[in-house]
Amino acid sequence: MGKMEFQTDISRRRKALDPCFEPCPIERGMRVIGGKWTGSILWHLKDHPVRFNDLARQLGGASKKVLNDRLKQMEENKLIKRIVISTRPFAVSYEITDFGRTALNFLEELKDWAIEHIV
Amino acid sequence: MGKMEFQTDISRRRKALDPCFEPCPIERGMRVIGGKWTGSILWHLKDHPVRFNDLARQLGGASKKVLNDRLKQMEENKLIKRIVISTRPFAVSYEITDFGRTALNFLEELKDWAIEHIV
DNA sequence: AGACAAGGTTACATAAAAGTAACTGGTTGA
DNA sequence: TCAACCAGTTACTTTTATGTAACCTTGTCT
Repeated sequence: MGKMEFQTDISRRRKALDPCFEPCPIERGMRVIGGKWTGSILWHLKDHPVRFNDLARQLGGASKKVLNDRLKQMEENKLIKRIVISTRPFAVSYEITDFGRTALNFLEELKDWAIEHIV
Repeated sequence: MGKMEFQTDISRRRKALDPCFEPCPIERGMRVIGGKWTGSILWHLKDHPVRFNDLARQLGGASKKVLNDRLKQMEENKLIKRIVISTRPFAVSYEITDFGRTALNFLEELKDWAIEHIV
C-alpha cells in the first residue's frame, strides 16, 4: 500500500521497479477472449453445440465472414471445436471444449457486472 | 439443454427465437473493460493512485499517447478519476473509483485464468 | 425446374485501435 | 544555464478489426 514502487537512482532518473512486462496476464487473457463476439459466441455454446447458421442468426449483428473468422480463431485457441455432424446433407456444429468451459466462470461475472453496471 | 431454440415456420424459414440483441451484456462489458491496456491500467491502480509517468513506466509497452487515450476513455467511463495533486510543481494522479473497483473481481478471475491457461 | 437451406469463400471498403516521433511549456536542482 | 522531470499534445502512419455484398457447391422440398 504505502509500498515504494519506484526509486530514484544516483543520476536522479526514475525507473520502474515492477514494470508490467508487456503481455501481462490480463492482456494475454484479453487477447484470447476479448475480441468482439468471442465471449458471446462461447456463451451461446455453453449448453449445447450450435450450427453455423443458427449461430449467425442468434448473433444478429455478426456477418458470416466475421463469424467465420472468429470461429476459426477460437478453434485455433482451442476454445471450441468444429464437428462435421453429417456429410451429404453437409452439416457442421460448433461445440465448446473443456478448455472453453474454463472461461465461462469469468464470463459469467463479466455478464453480471455488465447487467448491473453498463447501460 | 435439449431446448428448442429455433422453429421452422409455415414457409420453412428458420428464425432465431432468442437472438442475442447486438450489445448483449458480455459485449457491452468488453467494450468498457476489454480494450487493450484498460484492464492492466485498472489493475495497476487497485492499491493506490499512480501518477501519469509512473504508469507509463510500469506499462512499458504503452506510449504516452495510447496511455493518455486510454486514461481519458476510462475517466469518461468513470472507472478512474484524474486528480491534480499539486499545481506549481504540477502533478497529477490517477485513482480507481468505486465503480472501477466493481470490475476488479472479474479482472482477478481473468488474470488467474490467463496465468493458468494462456502462455 | 425453381426456391431455398447449409456452410462457407472472395474481394473489397471502412473504421477503430495502436504506435512513432517530435514537440510544448512549466519546474526543479546542480 | 543546462539537463532532467512533469503531464501531456500534435501530426501522422500502420495495423488490426469489422463489415458489405456477391458468389459457390451440394442438397432437399415441392
